[in-house]
Amino acid sequence: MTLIGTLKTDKGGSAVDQVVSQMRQLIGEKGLTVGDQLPTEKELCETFGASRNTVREAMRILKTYGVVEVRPKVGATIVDNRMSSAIEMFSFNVMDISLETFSDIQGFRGLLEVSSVETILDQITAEDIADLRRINDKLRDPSEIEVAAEYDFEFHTRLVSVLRNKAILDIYGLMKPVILRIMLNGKTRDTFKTATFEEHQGVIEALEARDRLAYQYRLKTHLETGSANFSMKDAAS
Amino acid sequence: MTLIGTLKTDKGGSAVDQVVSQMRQLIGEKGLTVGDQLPTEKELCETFGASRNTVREAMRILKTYGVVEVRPKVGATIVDNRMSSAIEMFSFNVMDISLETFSDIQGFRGLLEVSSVETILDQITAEDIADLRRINDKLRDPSEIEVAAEYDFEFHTRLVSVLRNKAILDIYGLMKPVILRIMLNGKTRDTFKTATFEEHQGVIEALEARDRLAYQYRLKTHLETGSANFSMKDAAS
DNA sequence: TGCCGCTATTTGTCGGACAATAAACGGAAA
DNA sequence: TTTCCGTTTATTGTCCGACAAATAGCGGCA
Repeated sequence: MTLIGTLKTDKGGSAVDQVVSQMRQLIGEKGLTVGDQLPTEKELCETFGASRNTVREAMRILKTYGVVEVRPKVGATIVDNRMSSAIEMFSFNVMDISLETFSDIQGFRGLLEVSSVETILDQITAEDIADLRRINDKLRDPSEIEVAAEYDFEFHTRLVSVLRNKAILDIYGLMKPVILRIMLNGKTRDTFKTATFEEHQGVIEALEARDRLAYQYRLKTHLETGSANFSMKDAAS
Repeated sequence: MTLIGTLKTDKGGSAVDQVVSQMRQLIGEKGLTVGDQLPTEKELCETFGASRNTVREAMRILKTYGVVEVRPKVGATIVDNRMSSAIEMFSFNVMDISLETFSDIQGFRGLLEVSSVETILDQITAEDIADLRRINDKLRDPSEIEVAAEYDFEFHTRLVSVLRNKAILDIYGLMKPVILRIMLNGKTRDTFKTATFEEHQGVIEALEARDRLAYQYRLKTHLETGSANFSMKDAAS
């Protein structure tokens, strides 16, 4: 019956693995690239001699890899979101935030936000600054401290987005849970309302003035403020 | 019982996505860790109120992520192969690296290696420099071009390791397959042997002299050299 | 006690069915 | 003719039931 099943190409693990392999081959042979459409599930079933369940599980792997995107009725399109997918997978279980991890992350943030000053000043637009201002304004009226931390994170994310680099933005998003906990560290609702807001404001002004040194100094100070009282606290979950 | 299945319908996309989310939650609540077993598919179906196909597709995602391993009759065991899964995902040879991914990665590398000059000059030791020199020397006698690219990557990894930041180092390692392909782009074995070697040598000398500007200029030029002939070439595999 | 085969349970694959979705088509109105 | 709207239809999403394959665990036997 399933003749194709018998001439299975590779040493073949499961049927699903074989279909994945065959799909890779198909894409390669047809020279399909980003933006192109894959055959429908039914066609793939017939081509590979596999059931629809098997094809779907194979397709699910490609989706998880971030190389295809499937929309109902439209079908599977080849994309390249492997970077985001790879990062997504690392957000899977809550990483244990050791002190080491903590300072690593803060160092990373410093690199992304402070050291990138040249690129940021080079690329930033009036719209970026307006966004930053709008986001920061939300800090003045936070209902809860967790919401304030979200705004704080949103501010920094928006800042990093000025780099116009999806990979970096993805990585920043990956660190969100850790960063949020860093932000909440030793702060009260009022801290966000006053100190954090003012520090952000200073950063924005430095950006507007294209003042490289002021930007770096203020942002660095701002990040260090957040780190200040971490070492003593580590009880979390 | 299956309350979770109903009240957890946080518009969370497809049923499969919801099951994935619920499984993550289950793992977190039960405090399951590497080596522990997940419930059987049937139990998961009952717990989440989903069909077996849906549960299987969700499980397939976790398998692709490298967080579970499934054996017939034994069931699903929690593992942590996320790193190798991520690598696997990037070596998905099916298509060429998209131009967007490419420039994102190069931009990221610039940030990690070039913009971090302050930290690097601050932290670098004689041992680091000796290592860099030793690694670069290997470029002079490459047996194959792939080996040369490995040495090239090793050089840059060693450079990034000067930051003493495990998070950054992990992410750099994650991008290895992509970076390797970037490095191989439009190069011959002799290119590594001469041009790449010389460029690295220049970087090392700038590091030794603690010459910030020379370091940044040379490394930036070096990275751009790799980018130069990307856009025109796309025939691969 | 140790080996071997049997059984039962669980995963792997298959086929069919229906719902949900959205593109494609066709008809009616301006 | 063009435009808008409802219908049709093809495709993905989910569910169900069945059987095959694999294997852990049990029991029988030497």
